[in-house]
Amino acid sequence: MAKRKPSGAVIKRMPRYYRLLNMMNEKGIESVSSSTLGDRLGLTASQVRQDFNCFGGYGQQGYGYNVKKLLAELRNILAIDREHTAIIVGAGNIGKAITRFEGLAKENIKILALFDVNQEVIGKTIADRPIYDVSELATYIKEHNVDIGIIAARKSVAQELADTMAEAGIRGIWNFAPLEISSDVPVENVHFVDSLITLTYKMETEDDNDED
Amino acid sequence: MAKRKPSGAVIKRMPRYYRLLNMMNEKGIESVSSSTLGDRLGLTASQVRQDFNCFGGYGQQGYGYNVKKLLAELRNILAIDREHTAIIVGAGNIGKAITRFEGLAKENIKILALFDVNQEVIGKTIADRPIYDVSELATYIKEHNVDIGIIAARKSVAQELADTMAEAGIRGIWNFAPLEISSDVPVENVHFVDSLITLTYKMETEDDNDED
DNA sequence: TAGATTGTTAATCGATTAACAATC
DNA sequence: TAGATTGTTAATCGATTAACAATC
Repeated sequence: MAKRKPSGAVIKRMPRYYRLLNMMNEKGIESVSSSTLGDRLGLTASQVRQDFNCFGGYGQQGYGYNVKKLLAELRNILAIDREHTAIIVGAGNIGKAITRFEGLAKENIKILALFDVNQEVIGKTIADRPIYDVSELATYIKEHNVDIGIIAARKSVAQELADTMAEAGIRGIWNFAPLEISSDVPVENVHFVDSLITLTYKMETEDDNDED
Repeated sequence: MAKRKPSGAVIKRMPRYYRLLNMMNEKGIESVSSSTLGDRLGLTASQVRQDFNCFGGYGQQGYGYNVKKLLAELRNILAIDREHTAIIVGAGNIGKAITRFEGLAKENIKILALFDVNQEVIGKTIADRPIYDVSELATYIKEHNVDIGIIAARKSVAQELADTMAEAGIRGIWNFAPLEISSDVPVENVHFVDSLITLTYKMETEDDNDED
């Protein structure tokens, strides 16, 4: 019985809870309190409880949260208990790294194929996934019912690719190109250069080091 | 003359302004108003002006902001007008992709070397950067005055690596391992699986599509 | 000058924190 | 039962938005 509609800030915290709970589960921890969870993630116990209560009451007074049960709830909320298929456009450094990264399979993401413009790589495979000509992109998406389109191409073609994908029926876009994509379907960006620049900012702005 | 101390939310927006301004500059656009900037990034004009005024008054009434001047200010604020040196721990898929990615050089980030535990890659190079044994990490950092430590290794060793780096005098950590790193130096995380999971959440939660 | 757009103060909105009754 | 910890309401805090005088 969800109460407040989860805000963007809440949603961004869910994967962090999920990651932490997974580690706790691997260590054999059976239950955890909101205050422990908060301590580990730099949040207040109150905030942790508020966050979970956006989706439902998963805890138990005097006991806390059952790790396995909460994990199952989070998997369901985050939709990673179901399989999602994906294709990657761009078989360069980033496309290759994503394809070879085993972590995606753990979250039920299945990479089906890659697409590129470079004739030298078209026809080859990366980690057993075929690389097709990008001209076949729309047809492939329609025929294979692809859920997620991953953009690992140059920024000059990224918006155009997003449009093609959305039109072909893709349901979400994961964008690695350094620009703002606009689309009717949900878009998540991995702007890692932004992240690095944020780091240099922090490094040069440090005044009060909070020792830990 | 800075007014309000920039909050985390403000800082996260600065690289987005920087990216957009760069594109505008490449297109030869000379000046831009806060409302145009806001439109392109999904922010209000008010917010854009508030953001910049955390750092200083870079605009001009009746004219807006000079693109080149604002870019220079942002480069200075974000500290990317100065060179930063970096090393990468982990010469796997992610380490390789970062090393080969040309975008970092544009922001004055210079990757000096990589480190790994795998004897088969130690001694080889990636894009002309040497791969050393991770046992030499602390010595190398001390001798070469490295600014940034990039963690592209397994999560089980990530915290330990961060500790070693910080102790050896690194000034900031860019972490790709899927866990929360704690350190005395600033840490920026690229949790791209979190991002993907956020996408699957959004995909399955879509109720009102806001057409654009 | 008239028009445009900033810098900045005040108002609003939303998110975080505190508090506590409910209950395991 | 006593202790612990949740779910939830109310209070606080901070960030976003609105408004407008200043000025190019």
